Amino acid sequence: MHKKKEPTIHDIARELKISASTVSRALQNNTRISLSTREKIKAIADSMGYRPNTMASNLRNKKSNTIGVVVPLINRHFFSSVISGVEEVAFKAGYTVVISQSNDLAHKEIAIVQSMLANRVDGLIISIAMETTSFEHLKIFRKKNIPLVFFDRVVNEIDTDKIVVDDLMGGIRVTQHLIEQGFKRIAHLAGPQNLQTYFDRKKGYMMALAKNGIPFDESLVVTNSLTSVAGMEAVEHLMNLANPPDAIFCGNDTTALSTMIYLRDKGLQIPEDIGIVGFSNEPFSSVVSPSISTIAQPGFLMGQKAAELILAQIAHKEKAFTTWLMPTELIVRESSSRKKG
Amino acid sequence: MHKKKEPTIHDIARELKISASTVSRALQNNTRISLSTREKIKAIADSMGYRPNTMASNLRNKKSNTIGVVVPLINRHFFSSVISGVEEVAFKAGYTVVISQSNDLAHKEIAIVQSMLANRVDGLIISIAMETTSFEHLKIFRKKNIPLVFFDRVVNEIDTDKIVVDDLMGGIRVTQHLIEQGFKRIAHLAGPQNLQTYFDRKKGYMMALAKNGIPFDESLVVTNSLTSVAGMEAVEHLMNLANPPDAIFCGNDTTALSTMIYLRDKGLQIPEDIGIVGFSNEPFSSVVSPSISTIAQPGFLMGQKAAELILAQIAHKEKAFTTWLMPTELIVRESSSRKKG
DNA sequence: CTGAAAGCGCTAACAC
DNA sequence: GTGTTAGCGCTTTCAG
Repeated sequence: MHKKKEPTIHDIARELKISASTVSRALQNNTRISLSTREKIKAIADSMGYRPNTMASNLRNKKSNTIGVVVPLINRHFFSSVISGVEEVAFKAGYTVVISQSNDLAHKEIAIVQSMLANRVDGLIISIAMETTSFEHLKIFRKKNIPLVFFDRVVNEIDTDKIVVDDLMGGIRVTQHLIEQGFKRIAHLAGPQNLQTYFDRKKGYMMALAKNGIPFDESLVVTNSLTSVAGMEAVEHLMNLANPPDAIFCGNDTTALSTMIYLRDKGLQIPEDIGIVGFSNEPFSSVVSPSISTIAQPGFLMGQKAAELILAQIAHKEKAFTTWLMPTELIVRESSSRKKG
Repeated sequence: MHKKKEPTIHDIARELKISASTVSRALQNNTRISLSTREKIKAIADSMGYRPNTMASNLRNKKSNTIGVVVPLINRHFFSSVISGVEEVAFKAGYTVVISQSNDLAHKEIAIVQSMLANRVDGLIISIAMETTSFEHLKIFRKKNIPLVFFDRVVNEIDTDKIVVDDLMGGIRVTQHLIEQGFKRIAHLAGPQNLQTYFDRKKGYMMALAKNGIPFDESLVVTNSLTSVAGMEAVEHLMNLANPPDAIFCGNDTTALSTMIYLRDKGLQIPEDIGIVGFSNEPFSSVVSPSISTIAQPGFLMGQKAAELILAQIAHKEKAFTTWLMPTELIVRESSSRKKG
């Protein structure tokens, strides 16, 4: 069994006793070719089952029509939403999207980026691996002036377009909301402060407290990895304080959930006895009981924006770069709603 | 600002006053080139910042080293798991994965497939769009002998490797489990019967009943689209029967959840008053309360398997095709656990 | 062990 | 309007 040879423009040309360039032009709808020959050519191309060879035209045009996307893990709601958004915009613009996951490993990220470079992607959209600390493999893009967009986990020392969630505003909104619901002692379960994201959430928390004249109480902040278990340990610690909190702003939805489970087991009512909010609007946050108030991060929108920025960079390579703060949305659900309506 | 010209093998050749073919061979570690020159060439290639141009070598080799993946929606847990599995295996084998989503639209699926064909993917892995009913765009692959693997939503009339979940066995397991838990009147909320998946789940349900000597009662089966709302309507109908069920095997987790919400609002206890099981093991099924017993579908494994099959087809084009039934796993949680331990 | 030369399929000056 | 020609960067016979 042998793969049948694909027809080329030369085969079409031979068939019609014309030149390959005419065929090429006709297929691109070049008006320099008379309408009648154009149509004739297209018809026979069709009948021969001709499919343009993108590899050849890409090589000739020095353009791959491909956008690379690198995420830590494809199979995570936020990232797959972003990918989905990128794909939508890129496809409409005639671009192919190639995707790889770093598994949060620096060496895999480097290998992926090398491979995308070899494939001559027209641009790269990336959220860097947790583990990555050296950025030489990405600086190449700026050096060679290849379009590059960071999202979510960005690299400050590289000057290019960046898209980040407005975590600061998210932190402010969440805290303000809890205050408005009448909570008095609001604790915060913070994530690793070396990550901008978690740093900003905490900062927002502190700013909102300050704005409302509530003194910041260091003992109400627990900083950890924000895993499910870490959440339980944190809340246990908090509830054993002499003066425990009446609300907890959890750094993510995972800990919001584990926190709720712990508190329920202790016989506490949510939100009556203690209010809870999370962050990220994971799919589960709306379906658990009580449903979790949280901050929505616009993954799909971010993907669309990233694709638009890459396309813009591809179009005019000289443009100035910006950091885009994507708006967050407070989603009020049961876990923090004391005041009805 | 101008993109600096990338060095080519010719630049390297000129630098060393040797021929481009020698450089090409050296870079491929061809033993016909003396070790010393090989190393010299690699060293200077490195220093010049040389990166092989995959497009050129692909064109020459008539091989794209690319695998296409088409799914209805990237941003769905099952599909992103599959993609993740494909990516892992493909990357290890030196392949690039290009991904597109059909949004369940036939016309988009066709456009995507055309584009992948034009990009000369070495193989295609696809789960067809719900809307797709004509398969000419896929038959081309068999005609041209281009590797093709279906997963999840497969096309019966095309002979190639297929990977499907063992829905039949899943349906049997779920039903058997409910019977063992002591439920007597087990209803089934079925999905569209033109989709193999839902057809098999129902068939499994019927087979398990038969095996246990329980007569099949048509009135206990409701068939619909399995949306959240459809689930509520179905359960309302079932509970209004003269002789309502004491357990419901829901065709997916979404309806299992909406069903539970409806029943809880009616003051019924789950699983005490009525048992519920879902299907698919959506992420939320483990965190809702009560947690939902369900059937796990091995998305990541399916992706790995799909990639392996594509690679095998690429390696030996003459091989026979198989349909692979992926094993399901019953995950027993609170919603159906009457008997403790 | 190395080089010369042809060509993968397509495009785009440049001619006429 | 259409053809001629030269090449995109790489691989690979074929020669030596």
